[in-house]
Amino acid sequence: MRDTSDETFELADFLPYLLNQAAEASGQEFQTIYKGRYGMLRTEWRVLFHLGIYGRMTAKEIGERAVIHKTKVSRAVQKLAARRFITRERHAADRRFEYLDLTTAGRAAYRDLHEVARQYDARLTSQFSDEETALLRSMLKRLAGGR
Amino acid sequence: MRDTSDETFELADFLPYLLNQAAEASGQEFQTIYKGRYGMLRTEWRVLFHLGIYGRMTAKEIGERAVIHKTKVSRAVQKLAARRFITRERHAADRRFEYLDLTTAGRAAYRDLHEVARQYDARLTSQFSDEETALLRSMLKRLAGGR
DNA sequence: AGCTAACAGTTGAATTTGTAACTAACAAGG
DNA sequence: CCTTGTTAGTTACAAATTCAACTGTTAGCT
Repeated sequence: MRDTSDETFELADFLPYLLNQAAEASGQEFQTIYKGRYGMLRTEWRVLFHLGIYGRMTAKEIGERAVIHKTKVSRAVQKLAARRFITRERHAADRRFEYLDLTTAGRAAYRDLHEVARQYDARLTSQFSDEETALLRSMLKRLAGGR
Repeated sequence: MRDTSDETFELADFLPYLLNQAAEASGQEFQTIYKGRYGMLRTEWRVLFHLGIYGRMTAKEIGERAVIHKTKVSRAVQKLAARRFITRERHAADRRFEYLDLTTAGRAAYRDLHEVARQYDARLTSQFSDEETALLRSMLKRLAGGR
């Protein structure tokens, strides 16, 4: 039984582990803001952002773009609608689809959180050079894409 | 009311979001292996790896190193002990501490998963140059460190 | 029209996680 | 010794997530 393992391969070098640690650490502070300010869960601010950035769309589209399971999206939509952050409207021609839109309150919350996110992102990346940051983003996108 | 937002700042550029997408996508395949092969949860393979790499230690030390809450560690330790992957031994001098060790079966599972992780990591990073990969890891470590 | 399959979204039960309170063990000052 | 405080780890309960089955709707075939 040959030992093929590279002695230098540690847990802290395992990319999925590292990515997870970085994601959790970097998301922590932002979480306290959207949770504290609006009582939102992660899926909820994501749905909010999707509607704020891309405009009217269905739950299915959001789930596909963000790779979130439909039951999670469904429950996030219910909470956001209950809090009057979004409206739901059945598509007349095909009543299976439900189009989601931000209300005025939802748009205000989105703008607020978007600005927080922008500043927070700027602070996170300020420790790196622009080239490093650009490379990081492109590598992460490749890893996220799974293609 | 001035609009301070940079029009190009999208959800897909927000670092915590990107990190999360990359972490989830990259962890997916490895998850099916440790889950399918050993019925383990994420915290469980992490505990297993900590003991495999660093040797005998307490639940508290594992929690500190991996930034996992003590209740999660506690439950992972219980499951791993129930499956005879680890042994638990009270420290004689201070009976609050409990030292954890891998059993033979635990060591075998660790070696197996370690090798899978090593190969998987190599495959993930093969799409980047060595310099890019090194930079990615160092940036992720900085982001994870929270310092 | 009538049947079957596919689709968008929802719901319920089981699993997992988070929060807070808890037990057991030790330490240090009086 | 005997409080008071701290520490390692556990447990109970609530909240969130997952998985599978479900409803209502449309499309395509015959």
